[in-house]
Amino acid sequence: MDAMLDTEGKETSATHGAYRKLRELILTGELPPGQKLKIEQLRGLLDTGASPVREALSLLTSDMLVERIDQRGFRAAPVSKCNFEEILLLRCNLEETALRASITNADAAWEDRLVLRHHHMKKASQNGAQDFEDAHKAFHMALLDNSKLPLLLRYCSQLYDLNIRYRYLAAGGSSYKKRDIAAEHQQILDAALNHDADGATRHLIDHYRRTGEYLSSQMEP
Amino acid sequence: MDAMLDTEGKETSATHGAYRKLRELILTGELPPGQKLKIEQLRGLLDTGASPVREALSLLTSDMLVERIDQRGFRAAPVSKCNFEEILLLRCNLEETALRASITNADAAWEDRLVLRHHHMKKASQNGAQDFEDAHKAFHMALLDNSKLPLLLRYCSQLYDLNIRYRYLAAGGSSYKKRDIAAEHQQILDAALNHDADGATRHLIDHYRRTGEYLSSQMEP
DNA sequence: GTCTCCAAAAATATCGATATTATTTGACAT
DNA sequence: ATGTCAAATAATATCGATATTTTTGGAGAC
Repeated sequence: MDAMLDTEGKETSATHGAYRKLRELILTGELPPGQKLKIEQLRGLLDTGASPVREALSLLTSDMLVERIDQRGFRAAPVSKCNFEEILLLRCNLEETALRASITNADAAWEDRLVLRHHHMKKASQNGAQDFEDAHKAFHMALLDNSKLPLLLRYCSQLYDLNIRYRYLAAGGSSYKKRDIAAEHQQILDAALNHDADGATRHLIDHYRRTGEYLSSQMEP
Repeated sequence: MDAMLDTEGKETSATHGAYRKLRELILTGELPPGQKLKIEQLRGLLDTGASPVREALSLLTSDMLVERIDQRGFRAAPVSKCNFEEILLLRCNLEETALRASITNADAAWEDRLVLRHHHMKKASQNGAQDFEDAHKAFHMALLDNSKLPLLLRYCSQLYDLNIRYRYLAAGGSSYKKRDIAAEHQQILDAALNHDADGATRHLIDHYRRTGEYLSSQMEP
């Protein structure tokens, strides 16, 4: 259709492209919680047709980032302290399960992956915030992915994204850097490499609870 | 458009109707695992347009009942013993969390709901299998829904559906009736009404494990 | 006989237009 | 003034048609 300028060359389907962009806009808060998402408006914003936009919104519904109101369109999922606390609770529960399973299955290849992801994350912390966000998620997911439990990983990934949204909303996405998060990551990594399941899960959960308390204190009731 | 014959009168949007029907077809195994889901074919089967079918398939993707292969359409999600065992594991974990929270929040209204759902389930066991299925799910979800944790409930509901699919696939949906399932339900109900969190979760998990072992034994490696 | 490559067929993804449904606006009666 | 109802407006949901991509099938070369 267009001149097929594959300078970017990565997006195959319009639906998938719209999905990625919309997801980003909602996660970062550029499309604020509760906002009505009109098809026409988004069609312009993402310059594509109405069908891809609709499908992207349907997909985001599964990620719980968009709500569909039957016959009345879509809107960005609302936020609440209650919702945030549930996310925190579930993350602690599910990530503990996944991390323990990962350590049970530990092998050299996994340890290599961990070390590598950790290194990349440290390097990325000097680059832009977006680079760090990506590397941070990659490190956390690497901790879990040796569990070989795809459904569980999917849930963890979903909850991770829901959580990061609250970080962006509370403080523009950089507040958590002020704590000494590097040390916390190092502790988790070391425990995992030592196959110390109890220690690793304790550090991981502390890591989440600490961030959680800070964010929770910043929100209205 | 049509003569709007609202004899049925419940389905508002074509998308939602297609979603419900497709979901049913996949859960019961009428559309077997791994099967290619061609738009045209479904368009005929559900007699509606291509757009509602497409959106319904997108929604089912979130339920993990349909897989989307980029640019290559959709297919019914595959099954495997591995996948089944993960579902069982996660259900035990998540439903325990939810049930304990429900009991923590226990009040008279919840207990009434439980008794009622249990009664309806017993009554429905004399009706058709579909009626019983619905009542069975309603009872199990009632056990959990006093947790007031909507995300958790959503995951439990999803996993419940994924599990029931295996029941249909393994034995046409009626095999589990041969065990004395009524007694097991009664035990769970009684423990819940007594606010006995340990007993209730133990009975619930045994209930799942027993069904799980039976189904697992019926599957190829 | 097998492999490669190209053309034909089928299926998907996307667009533009239309019908349907919700929302707003303003006139009228109280 | 205020509340209610109806027409106008806007937005969603759906359809039919087209462009793109994948898959199929078969002709020719080695």
